[in-house]
Amino acid sequence: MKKFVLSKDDKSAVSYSISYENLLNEAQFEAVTHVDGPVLLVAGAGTGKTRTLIYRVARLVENGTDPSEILLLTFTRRAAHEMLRRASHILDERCRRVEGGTFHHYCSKILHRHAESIGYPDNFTIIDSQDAMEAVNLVRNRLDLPKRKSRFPKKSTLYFMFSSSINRQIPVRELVENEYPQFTVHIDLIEEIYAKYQEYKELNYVMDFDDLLVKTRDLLRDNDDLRNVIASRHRYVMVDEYQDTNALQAELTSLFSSVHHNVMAVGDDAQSIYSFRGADHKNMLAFPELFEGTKVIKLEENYRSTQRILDVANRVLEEAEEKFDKQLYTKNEEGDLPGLVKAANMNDQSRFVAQMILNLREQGYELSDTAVLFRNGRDSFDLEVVLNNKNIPYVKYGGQKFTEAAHVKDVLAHLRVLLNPKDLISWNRVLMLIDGIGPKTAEDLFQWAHTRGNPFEPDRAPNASEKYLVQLKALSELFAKLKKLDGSVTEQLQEVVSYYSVFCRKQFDDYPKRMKDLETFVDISGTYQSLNQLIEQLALDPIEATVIDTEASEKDESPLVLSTIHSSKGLEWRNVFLIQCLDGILPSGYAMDDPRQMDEEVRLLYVAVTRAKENLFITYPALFQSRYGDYFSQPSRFIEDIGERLLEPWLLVEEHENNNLLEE
DNA sequence: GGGTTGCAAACAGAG
DNA sequence: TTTGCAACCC
Repeated sequence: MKKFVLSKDDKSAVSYSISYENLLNEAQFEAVTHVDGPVLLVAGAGTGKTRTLIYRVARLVENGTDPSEILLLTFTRRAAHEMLRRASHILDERCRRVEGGTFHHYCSKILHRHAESIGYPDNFTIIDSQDAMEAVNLVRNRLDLPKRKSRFPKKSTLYFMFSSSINRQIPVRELVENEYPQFTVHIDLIEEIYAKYQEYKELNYVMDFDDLLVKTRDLLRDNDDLRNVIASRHRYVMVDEYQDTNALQAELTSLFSSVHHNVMAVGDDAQSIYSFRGADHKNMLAFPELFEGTKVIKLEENYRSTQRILDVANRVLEEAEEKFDKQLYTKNEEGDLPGLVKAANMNDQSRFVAQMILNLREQGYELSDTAVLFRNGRDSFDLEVVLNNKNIPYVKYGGQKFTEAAHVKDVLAHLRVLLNPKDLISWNRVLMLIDGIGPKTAEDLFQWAHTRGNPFEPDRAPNASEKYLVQLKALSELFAKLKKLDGSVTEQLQEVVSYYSVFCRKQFDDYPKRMKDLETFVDISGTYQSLNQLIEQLALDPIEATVIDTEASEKDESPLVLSTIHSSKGLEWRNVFLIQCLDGILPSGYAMDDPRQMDEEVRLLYVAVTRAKENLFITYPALFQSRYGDYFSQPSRFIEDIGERLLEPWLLVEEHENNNLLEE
């Protein structure tokens, strides 16, 4: 018999349309050309981690991998889109077919497809954290609470406990005992509320964000056949921002890649800033233990920033208790010394930022080359007023979302009810708009309507009071109309907005602005194919509050960016202003009694600083103005002793005292 | 007396 | 802007 030896298909025989060697440095190239087996890519800020991921996608596709066999998990949907857009740009449109999004997105997709396996109908709806807290509140109020003996956790604390317990995989009891000793006396009640909350969600066909992860994990863990089917599709799994994943997401990563074992995690432990969501940067260190045979690749050369910006960044990291084995370096030019700007008060700080941005624009920078970063969403309010006065267009990332505003939630509640009539929280919202209906009547109406079988005619309730019967009738008519309009999201939304306008006027002083928001919302709703899709997308990917404003105004100039530091992760700008850099804000006052949280505040400052490519200004006001009085404030303890050699002090001087606006 | 509404205090970060 | 609580209404 003759033997013929089949040789392995030689990858080098593929001729690539991209010259990877020339476009990447050695470590990047190694990561990009890695094919089989687990890899941990430890990539410092600005070292080209996104670039590496994009080129790896392109490379795998060029190798002949079907794009849909690549699973790319990112921190936001925006990040996923941006990466695939860039990958398509360097290679071709095939890259758009890569599977991906956030963990929550992808899990939601799986769950909708296999809803029946977990005892849910496929029209289950996703509730955001506000609604989840309402549900916790609801089940809490059904129990007899201890009356004023000792303090009981409020709904947001309860929800936070439950969520931490899940994301960090620690039992509620243990978590309360260790981290909330003041509530240990109520431990049995807390556990009971937790159980009732789980029950509530199952009975009402809703899932919170954590359920998306947990139920997917359970589904794959307990159903080997299904796990095999799903994991077989993922020849390559890539997880971005791995330092901000939690225990549950690590488990999911392992399940997703359990057939082919080709998983690449990318992250930077020095940029871990999401521990409040249960993330643990030690996940990164644990990666090689979880995935046997992991190859570790490090990216250390920074391409983003000037050396002087990196000097500040490196110095900031020294403030952390837990040391990092990390010194960023670059071959970029030295650049200007970053500035430390002390303003007399908040408004001077805003004026400085606005004027400096205009100066930079005159020097040839686009507005969108500049970002203003801050610790809390509200820290930019004063600046926003100044920018509006000066007609400087901006977008704001982070902070209050459009979909979280009360008037938008009200409108959406009507649609949610239509989609999932068992969604009690939304029903309550809808019914309680009506005069004379509070939480109790709302729930009674809900119970009555559901035992009777037609929830959309609450006006038929036998014991409904005259006082609100007329309004209940109007509500029933609205639902009748909405059902007729089935299939046309825009028309349905328009109908709800018309119905709602009366309530909007009654409820809010600034109803003209709110109604305008809603009209814009109607205008852009055409992009959603179905009601289901609209509700789901808005929950998983809420619209930034300013997107609506920007949509309404002319977009003739790409706008300035305002962003919380958290939302600035992964992004970069030529000029960065970090404002309100005050002790008590960054670091946050909440973090001060916990060294681990304080370290995270250091990393937060590190993330802010490393967003800058060319110019960095850190500003703070000497006078902190809050609603309840002004007081003198101190600059952040992390920057106070950085020293003038690294951070140049700036003094603001008024024009009439000296002809220059700014003196150095 | 239960339920609703008006009032006084606290206030992060995000999928 | 939201959350728990007290006064107020049916």
